[in-house]
Amino acid sequence: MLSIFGIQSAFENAGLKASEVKLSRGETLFRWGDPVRKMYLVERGSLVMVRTLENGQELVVQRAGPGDLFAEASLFSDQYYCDAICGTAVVCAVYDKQDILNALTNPDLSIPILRAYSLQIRDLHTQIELRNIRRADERLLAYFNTLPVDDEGWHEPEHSWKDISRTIGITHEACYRTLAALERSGRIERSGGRYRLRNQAAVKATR
Amino acid sequence: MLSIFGIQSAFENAGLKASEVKLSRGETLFRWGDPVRKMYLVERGSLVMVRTLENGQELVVQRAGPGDLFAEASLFSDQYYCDAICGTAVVCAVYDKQDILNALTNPDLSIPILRAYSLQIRDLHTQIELRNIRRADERLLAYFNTLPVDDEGWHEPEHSWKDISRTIGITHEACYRTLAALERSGRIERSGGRYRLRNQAAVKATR
DNA sequence: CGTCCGCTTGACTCAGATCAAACTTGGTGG
DNA sequence: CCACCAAGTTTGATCTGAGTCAAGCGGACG
Repeated sequence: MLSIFGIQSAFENAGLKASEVKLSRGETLFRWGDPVRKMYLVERGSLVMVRTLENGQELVVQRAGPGDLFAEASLFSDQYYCDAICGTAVVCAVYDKQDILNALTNPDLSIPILRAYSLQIRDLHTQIELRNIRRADERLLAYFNTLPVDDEGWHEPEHSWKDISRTIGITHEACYRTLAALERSGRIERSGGRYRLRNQAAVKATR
Repeated sequence: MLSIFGIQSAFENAGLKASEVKLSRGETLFRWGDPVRKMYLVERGSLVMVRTLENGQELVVQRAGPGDLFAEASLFSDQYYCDAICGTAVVCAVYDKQDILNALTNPDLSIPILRAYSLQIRDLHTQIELRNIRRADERLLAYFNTLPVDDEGWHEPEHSWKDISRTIGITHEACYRTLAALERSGRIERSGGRYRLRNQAAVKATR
């Protein structure tokens, strides 16, 4: 999830032209094995990168929202190594991969992308770190600590809890149960969809 | 783990000068919060990036060996967000971070780094994917499938099993037990430290 | 208005964590 | 060359937290 506003303007400054694609919920942007010819910048909606294992388990590898460059790691790949599925209706700006590769000699493009990759790597490290926390409650709290809060400490959830549970690697049932338990024990506070940590009761993760 | 031989030569081609640092097992190359001034290219030995949570749990975020650019994601950070600990005696080539940043306008440097970042992102996705496999035996087999094999399908372990268990997120006891079970049930074969999958009995992961 | 999906809670089960103890191996130093 | 130490490896017994299956509610959207 390259949430770098700089990317879009960097693309423009580098003289790259975008077309647009619109998809509705459940449609696929690309599939495993498809040749990589385009790069997608999400403008509206949210997409997930999914790998389906042989035993049918579905693995969400990445999630992208508005402003994110999607499947950025495929820029140097010939094929996609996962499926891209729309979680909602989606609008993407579409750039030609080869155009981008050609334009990389321009530092005004390559450096923002490098910076974005670097952030992405850090995010992924954070995610892996989260997975090393075994207890669901501690993992969830650690996840909350990676998210932005407003002045009063409130979190505005950007994804459904079901999505979040997949992101942090627990079942949605366990997630809801854990949320309830955290609230019962006064470690978090919920109101109107938002939620807030109380008395810094958290195992902190990176960030 | 940027296992790109290209990196070192790209650094040289870009006119970057390296000094050298030697450390022995257990020493730290840098710690959480240290300012990022240098970049390290591992020449010999192996290093781990570790985050220590407040509850004392140690999390191995990354592991690097010869040829890897270490903590590459910190290139655009001011501070390190983890500790770097030598798993063995280590020799690193040391480059100045600012020199690298200045040289990024040179596409002969920026493109190899971009490519390496991109691979790194894919590796991390693979790791996260692994973590989504719940059963220890399937996770271990999936891990094996991400590793290179020789002509006859043998794996030459590069890390101790204890390290591997940490990498894939199970305890070392569970790891040894699972290995034993896999061998008993004939799904893997072990001999002289090496091991090999039998009859493709595996849940495949990315790669 | 009906269907889909996210949300929520309960009961049960089991895989893997934890604690514990012993053995092997490799390296260090006297 | 051997004693010793540290770390990895191996196996057992026990326990618990999260997965699984199941079922019901309510809001959103077409």
